[in-house]
Amino acid sequence: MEQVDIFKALSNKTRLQILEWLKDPETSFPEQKANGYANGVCVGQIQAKAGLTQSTVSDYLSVLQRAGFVTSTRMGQWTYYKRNEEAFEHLSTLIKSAL
Amino acid sequence: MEQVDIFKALSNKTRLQILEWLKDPETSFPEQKANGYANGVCVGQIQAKAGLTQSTVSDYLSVLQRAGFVTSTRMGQWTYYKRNEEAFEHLSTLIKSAL
DNA sequence: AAGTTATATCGGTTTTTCCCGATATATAGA
DNA sequence: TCTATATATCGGGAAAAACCGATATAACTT
Repeated sequence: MEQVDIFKALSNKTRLQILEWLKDPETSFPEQKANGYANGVCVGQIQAKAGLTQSTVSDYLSVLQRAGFVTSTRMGQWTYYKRNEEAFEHLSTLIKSAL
Repeated sequence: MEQVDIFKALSNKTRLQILEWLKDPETSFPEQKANGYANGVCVGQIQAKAGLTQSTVSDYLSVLQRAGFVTSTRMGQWTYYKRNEEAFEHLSTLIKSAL
Protein backbone atom coordinates (compact mmCIF):
# COMPACT_ATOMS: atom_id res chain seq x y z
CA MET A 1 0.00 0.00 0.00
CA GLU A 2 1.55 3.25 -1.14
CA GLN A 3 1.44 6.50 0.74
CA VAL A 4 -0.87 8.08 -1.79
CA ASP A 5 -3.39 5.26 -1.38
CA ILE A 6 -3.57 5.94 2.34
CA PHE A 7 -4.69 9.48 1.59
CA LYS A 8 -7.06 8.35 -1.16
CA ALA A 9 -8.81 6.16 1.38
CA LEU A 10 -9.42 9.28 3.46
CA SER A 11 -10.58 11.36 0.48
CA ASN A 12 -14.25 10.61 0.85
CA LYS A 13 -16.74 12.13 3.24
CA THR A 14 -18.60 8.92 3.96
CA ARG A 15 -15.42 6.99 4.69
CA LEU A 16 -14.23 9.70 7.06
CA GLN A 17 -17.59 9.60 8.75
CA ILE A 18 -17.45 5.83 9.18
CA LEU A 19 -14.08 6.16 10.88
CA GLU A 20 -15.51 8.76 13.24
CA TRP A 21 -18.54 6.61 14.02
CA LEU A 22 -16.30 3.68 14.85
CA LYS A 23 -14.43 5.84 17.32
CA ASP A 24 -17.37 5.66 19.68
CA PRO A 25 -19.54 2.70 18.64
CA GLU A 26 -21.60 2.74 21.84
CA THR A 27 -22.93 6.16 20.93
CA SER A 28 -23.01 5.77 17.15
CA PHE A 29 -24.50 2.29 17.01
CA PRO A 30 -26.71 1.79 20.07
CA GLU A 31 -28.71 -0.87 18.18
CA GLN A 32 -25.82 -3.25 18.60
CA LYS A 33 -25.58 -2.87 22.33
CA ALA A 34 -26.96 -6.36 23.00
CA ASN A 35 -24.09 -7.97 21.08
CA GLY A 36 -21.33 -5.80 22.46
CA TYR A 37 -18.66 -3.93 20.55
CA ALA A 38 -15.60 -6.08 21.22
CA ASN A 39 -15.12 -6.93 17.55
CA GLY A 40 -16.49 -3.69 16.19
CA VAL A 41 -19.69 -3.02 14.32
CA CYS A 42 -21.26 -5.11 11.59
CA VAL A 43 -21.68 -3.92 8.01
CA GLY A 44 -25.45 -3.66 8.19
CA GLN A 45 -25.40 -1.15 11.02
CA ILE A 46 -22.86 0.99 9.24
CA GLN A 47 -24.81 0.79 6.01
CA ALA A 48 -28.05 1.88 7.67
CA LYS A 49 -26.35 4.87 9.23
CA ALA A 50 -24.49 5.85 6.05
CA GLY A 51 -27.64 5.77 3.95
CA LEU A 52 -25.87 4.26 0.95
CA THR A 53 -26.38 0.87 -0.63
CA GLN A 54 -25.01 -2.29 0.88
CA SER A 55 -22.55 -2.81 -1.96
CA THR A 56 -21.15 0.68 -1.68
CA VAL A 57 -20.62 0.47 2.06
CA SER A 58 -19.04 -2.97 1.76
CA ASP A 59 -16.73 -1.49 -0.85
CA TYR A 60 -15.82 1.45 1.35
CA LEU A 61 -15.02 -0.80 4.26
CA SER A 62 -12.68 -2.78 2.01
CA VAL A 63 -10.93 0.42 1.01
CA LEU A 64 -10.47 1.39 4.64
CA GLN A 65 -9.25 -2.07 5.48
CA ARG A 66 -6.73 -2.18 2.64
CA ALA A 67 -5.38 1.14 3.91
CA GLY A 68 -5.11 -0.37 7.37
CA PHE A 69 -7.56 1.92 9.16
CA VAL A 70 -9.92 -0.89 10.15
CA THR A 71 -9.74 -4.62 10.75
CA SER A 72 -12.53 -7.12 10.19
CA THR A 73 -13.69 -10.19 12.03
CA ARG A 74 -16.12 -12.67 10.58
CA MET A 75 -18.54 -14.10 13.12
CA GLY A 76 -21.20 -16.30 11.67
CA GLN A 77 -22.99 -14.39 8.95
CA TRP A 78 -21.74 -11.07 10.18
CA THR A 79 -18.54 -9.24 9.52
CA TYR A 80 -17.52 -6.81 12.21
CA TYR A 81 -15.28 -3.88 11.51
CA LYS A 82 -13.38 -1.88 14.06
CA ARG A 83 -10.75 0.82 14.02
CA ASN A 84 -7.09 0.01 14.03
CA GLU A 85 -5.72 2.80 16.18
CA GLU A 86 -2.16 1.92 15.29
CA ALA A 87 -2.77 3.04 11.74
CA PHE A 88 -3.77 6.50 12.92
CA GLU A 89 -0.77 6.77 15.20
CA HIS A 90 1.42 5.65 12.35
CA LEU A 91 -0.07 8.14 9.92
CA SER A 92 0.25 10.95 12.40
CA THR A 93 3.91 10.16 12.84
CA LEU A 94 4.45 9.78 9.12
CA ILE A 95 3.04 13.22 8.43
CA LYS A 96 5.54 14.73 10.79
CA SER A 97 8.53 12.80 9.54
CA ALA A 98 8.14 11.65 5.95
CA LEU A 99 5.71 14.18 4.59
CA MET B 1 -11.62 24.05 3.46
CA GLU B 2 -13.18 20.81 4.62
CA GLN B 3 -11.31 17.93 6.13
CA VAL B 4 -11.88 15.75 3.09
CA ASP B 5 -10.34 18.38 0.81
CA ILE B 6 -7.16 18.32 2.86
CA PHE B 7 -6.81 14.62 2.12
CA LYS B 8 -7.76 15.08 -1.53
CA ALA B 9 -4.87 17.49 -1.87
CA LEU B 10 -2.56 14.71 -0.68
CA SER B 11 -4.13 12.08 -2.93
CA ASN B 12 -1.75 12.53 -5.83
CA LYS B 13 1.76 11.19 -6.23
CA THR B 14 3.14 14.29 -7.87
CA ARG B 15 1.73 16.60 -5.23
CA LEU B 16 3.17 14.45 -2.45
CA GLN B 17 6.49 14.51 -4.23
CA ILE B 18 6.46 18.28 -4.53
CA LEU B 19 5.91 18.56 -0.79
CA GLU B 20 8.85 16.27 -0.16
CA TRP B 21 11.06 18.21 -2.54
CA LEU B 22 10.21 21.43 -0.77
CA LYS B 23 11.30 19.91 2.51
CA ASP B 24 14.90 20.18 1.43
CA PRO B 25 15.09 22.71 -1.42
CA GLU B 26 18.89 23.00 -1.28
CA THR B 27 19.19 19.37 -2.27
CA SER B 28 16.16 19.12 -4.53
CA PHE B 29 16.62 22.38 -6.42
CA PRO B 30 20.35 23.16 -6.58
CA GLU B 31 19.78 25.26 -9.72
CA GLN B 32 18.24 27.93 -7.56
CA LYS B 33 21.16 28.21 -5.17
CA ALA B 34 22.23 31.62 -6.54
CA ASN B 35 18.88 33.15 -5.58
CA GLY B 36 18.55 31.51 -2.20
CA TYR B 37 15.61 29.63 -0.79
CA ALA B 38 14.19 32.13 1.69
CA ASN B 39 10.90 32.41 -0.15
CA GLY B 40 10.85 28.87 -1.44
CA VAL B 41 11.23 27.61 -4.98
CA CYS B 42 9.76 29.05 -8.16
CA VAL B 43 7.21 27.24 -10.29
CA GLY B 44 9.56 26.68 -13.21
CA GLN B 45 12.02 24.67 -11.14
CA ILE B 46 9.28 22.54 -9.71
CA GLN B 47 7.78 22.00 -13.13
CA ALA B 48 11.10 20.90 -14.64
CA LYS B 49 11.62 18.38 -11.87
CA ALA B 50 8.05 17.07 -11.98
CA GLY B 51 8.17 16.53 -15.73
CA LEU B 52 4.59 17.69 -16.24
CA THR B 53 3.32 20.71 -18.12
CA GLN B 54 3.49 24.19 -16.70
CA SER B 55 -0.26 24.44 -16.40
CA THR B 56 -0.57 21.20 -14.51
CA VAL B 57 2.14 22.07 -12.02
CA SER B 58 0.71 25.55 -11.50
CA ASP B 59 -2.63 23.89 -10.85
CA TYR B 60 -1.16 21.44 -8.38
CA LEU B 61 0.56 24.21 -6.47
CA SER B 62 -2.79 26.00 -6.18
CA VAL B 63 -4.37 22.87 -4.79
CA LEU B 64 -1.61 22.56 -2.20
CA GLN B 65 -1.93 26.21 -1.34
CA ARG B 66 -5.70 26.07 -0.90
CA ALA B 67 -5.20 23.15 1.46
CA GLY B 68 -2.67 25.23 3.37
CA PHE B 69 0.39 23.07 2.78
CA VAL B 70 2.34 25.76 0.95
CA THR B 71 2.42 29.52 0.78
CA SER B 72 3.39 31.62 -2.21
CA THR B 73 5.32 34.83 -2.66
CA ARG B 74 5.35 36.80 -5.87
CA MET B 75 8.71 38.37 -6.67
CA GLY B 76 8.91 40.03 -10.03
CA GLN B 77 7.88 37.56 -12.68
CA TRP B 78 8.42 34.63 -10.38
CA THR B 79 6.18 33.03 -7.83
CA TYR B 80 7.95 31.17 -5.07
CA TYR B 81 6.32 28.39 -3.14
CA LYS B 82 7.43 27.04 0.19
CA ARG B 83 6.10 24.63 2.75
CA ASN B 84 3.91 25.76 5.58
CA GLU B 85 5.06 23.51 8.38
CA GLU B 86 2.20 24.55 10.61
CA ALA B 87 -0.24 22.80 8.31
CA PHE B 88 1.59 19.52 8.74
CA GLU B 89 1.72 19.89 12.50
CA HIS B 90 -1.95 20.71 12.48
CA LEU B 91 -2.85 17.72 10.34
CA SER B 92 -0.76 15.40 12.45
CA THR B 93 -2.62 16.58 15.54
CA LEU B 94 -5.98 16.36 13.83
CA ILE B 95 -5.41 12.75 12.85
CA LYS B 96 -4.81 11.87 16.47
CA SER B 97 -7.73 13.82 17.87
CA ALA B 98 -10.52 14.30 15.35
CA LEU B 99 -9.99 11.40 13.03
C1' DA C 1 -32.20 -29.71 1.18
C1' DA C 2 -34.51 -25.39 0.85
C1' DG C 3 -35.21 -20.86 2.44
C1' DT C 4 -33.39 -16.75 4.79
C1' DT C 5 -30.10 -13.30 6.11
C1' DA C 6 -25.50 -10.90 5.87
C1' DT C 7 -21.81 -9.68 3.14
C1' DA C 8 -18.87 -9.63 -1.07
C1' DT C 9 -18.16 -9.13 -5.85
C1' DC C 10 -19.24 -7.72 -10.64
C1' DG C 11 -20.68 -4.65 -14.48
C1' DG C 12 -22.10 -0.31 -15.60
C1' DT C 13 -23.44 4.83 -15.40
C1' DT C 14 -22.36 9.25 -13.54
C1' DT C 15 -19.19 12.35 -11.43
C1' DT C 16 -14.63 13.79 -10.36
C1' DT C 17 -9.75 14.05 -11.06
C1' DC C 18 -5.71 14.09 -14.06
C1' DC C 19 -3.26 16.35 -17.23
C1' DC C 20 -2.92 18.59 -21.51
C1' DG C 21 -2.71 22.64 -25.09
C1' DA C 22 -4.14 27.21 -25.84
C1' DT C 23 -4.61 31.55 -24.14
C1' DA C 24 -4.61 35.36 -20.72
C1' DT C 25 -2.17 38.11 -17.35
C1' DA C 26 1.78 40.11 -15.06
C1' DT C 27 6.37 41.78 -14.90
C1' DA C 28 10.72 43.02 -16.85
C1' DG C 29 13.83 44.83 -20.36
C1' DA C 30 15.11 47.05 -24.92
C1' DT D 1 5.74 50.58 -26.83
C1' DC D 2 7.12 46.09 -28.35
C1' DT D 3 9.03 41.73 -27.07
C1' DA D 4 10.35 38.09 -24.01
C1' DT D 5 9.70 35.38 -19.86
C1' DA D 6 7.04 33.43 -15.86
C1' DT D 7 2.81 32.12 -14.10
C1' DA D 8 -2.28 31.60 -14.01
C1' DT D 9 -6.54 30.34 -15.98
C1' DC D 10 -9.72 28.05 -19.20
C1' DG D 11 -11.77 24.21 -21.94
C1' DG D 12 -11.55 19.57 -22.84
C1' DG D 13 -10.33 14.39 -23.52
C1' DA D 14 -8.90 10.41 -20.88
C1' DA D 15 -8.64 7.94 -16.63
C1' DA D 16 -10.21 7.01 -12.04
C1' DA D 17 -13.56 7.13 -8.27
C1' DA D 18 -18.36 7.16 -6.60
C1' DC D 19 -22.20 4.72 -6.28
C1' DC D 20 -25.79 1.76 -7.94
C1' DG D 21 -28.47 -2.82 -8.99
C1' DA D 22 -27.91 -7.56 -9.79
C1' DT D 23 -25.88 -11.56 -8.51
C1' DA D 24 -22.70 -14.68 -5.97
C1' DT D 25 -21.11 -16.61 -1.71
C1' DA D 26 -21.33 -17.93 3.04
C1' DA D 27 -23.53 -19.18 7.18
C1' DC D 28 -27.64 -19.95 9.79
C1' DT D 29 -32.53 -22.09 10.35
C1' DT D 30 -35.95 -25.35 9.73
